[in-house]
Amino acid sequence: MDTELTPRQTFFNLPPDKQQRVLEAAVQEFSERGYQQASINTIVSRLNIAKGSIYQYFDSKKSLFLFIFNQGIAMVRQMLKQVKKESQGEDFFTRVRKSLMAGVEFIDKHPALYRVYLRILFERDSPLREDFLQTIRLFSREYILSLLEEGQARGEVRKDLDPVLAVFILDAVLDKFLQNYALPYLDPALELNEKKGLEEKIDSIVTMLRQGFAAADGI
Amino acid sequence: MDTELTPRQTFFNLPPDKQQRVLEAAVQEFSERGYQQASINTIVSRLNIAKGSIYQYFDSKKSLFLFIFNQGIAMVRQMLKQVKKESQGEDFFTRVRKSLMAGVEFIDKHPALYRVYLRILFERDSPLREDFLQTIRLFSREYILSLLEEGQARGEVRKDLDPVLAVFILDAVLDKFLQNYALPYLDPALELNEKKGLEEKIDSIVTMLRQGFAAADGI
DNA sequence: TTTTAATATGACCACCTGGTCATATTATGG
DNA sequence: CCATAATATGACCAGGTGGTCATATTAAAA
Repeated sequence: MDTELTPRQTFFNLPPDKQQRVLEAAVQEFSERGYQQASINTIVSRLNIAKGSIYQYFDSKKSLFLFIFNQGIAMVRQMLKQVKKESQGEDFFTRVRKSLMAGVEFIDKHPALYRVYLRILFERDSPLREDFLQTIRLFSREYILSLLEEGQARGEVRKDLDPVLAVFILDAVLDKFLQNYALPYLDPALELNEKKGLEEKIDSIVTMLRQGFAAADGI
Repeated sequence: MDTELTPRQTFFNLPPDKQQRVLEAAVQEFSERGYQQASINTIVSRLNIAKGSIYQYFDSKKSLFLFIFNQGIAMVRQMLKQVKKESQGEDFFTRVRKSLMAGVEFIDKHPALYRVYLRILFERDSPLREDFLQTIRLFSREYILSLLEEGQARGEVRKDLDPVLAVFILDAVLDKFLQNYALPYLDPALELNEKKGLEEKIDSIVTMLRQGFAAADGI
């Protein structure tokens, strides 16, 4: 229970490229099998190192996992911060569109890392799972909320929307879109595995959210 | 590989209440631990029957799981069919609202079964997972699509919407809402664990989808 | 009651898991 | 070259898994 949550010094003494190889192999395994089913044996075997070695780097499977996941959270956080900064002053719906596209880009860069997140979402026994999810949820919601409030202040967004529910809808659509992008088999009809037409689909989705589903006169 | 996918005759010879007890215990275990981590040992131990017995009823863990999941799919299918029938002729947005409320009711009646579905969503190694998900996805999408098309024909829904993307948005919001209802810790701010105010929240969400996020003049 | 068929049982099997540790190998610095 | 510290190694451990099967128990038929 009182395992260290950070790698051991030995890990940091490793040549940087070996550090990276180790982390990549672990991310790969966690993304393929989830936390519980991920096998230390498989990881070390793929790395061609002895089993004992990985326990020189990390105290436990849990500690290895936590280090990876924390790194991932930090990366997402930084990414959102940058999108927000770069789009400052732009229209609300443009910012939503850009946030979605940034998410797509993130998954392109770190597909396995994103799949680890998807795994943990519904795996009851990942360590500190609820803490992690609340952390992610919290800053994801707060990010969207801040965009929304700026949009309302600028008069681009209806002011009578319940912020919690509006954020819920946006978050749901964004999150599901990225899930489908990462795992295209979830909804083959969307054809999100095809790069072509991706931006147009994002545009359409944001437009629908903007103007709603109800028929205006004569449409 | 060539295991039977149905229970053995012995299972059907069992008194109906024992059949149900066995299935309930299995659903419970699968919902708590997912497919791979679910333990036959735990199931038989909770049922106070010998391990060998459950292998008189089912050929394998896989066969037990498949039987349960197929049953669940059939139940959802029937539920949606009924909602569609009962709401025939009503306004599109009313039908969406009623579908969502039917989903909430379903989860109230079969919470563990719904959690099994959530587990399978992101567990790569559940048997026939992709087949199941495609089946579920397909009839879920087709259900929403049929409502949408009727709504467009009646002039209640914009006719310039891309059906695939419109269905995606509706499906995303409905699915996420039910996920959050089943697992309230996912987004505590929604307070979906409180029965009070649930209908109002559903109303608000449907209203937002209807009229969109963009500010009309003076709002 | 006797025979036969159906069902229940749990010790047992091979296999895999995360983790340990005494030992071997390599690097470092005097 | 030697001594010491750091790192790498893999046989080994206890504990869990899905699944089997000879045997015991119960039910049905004769």
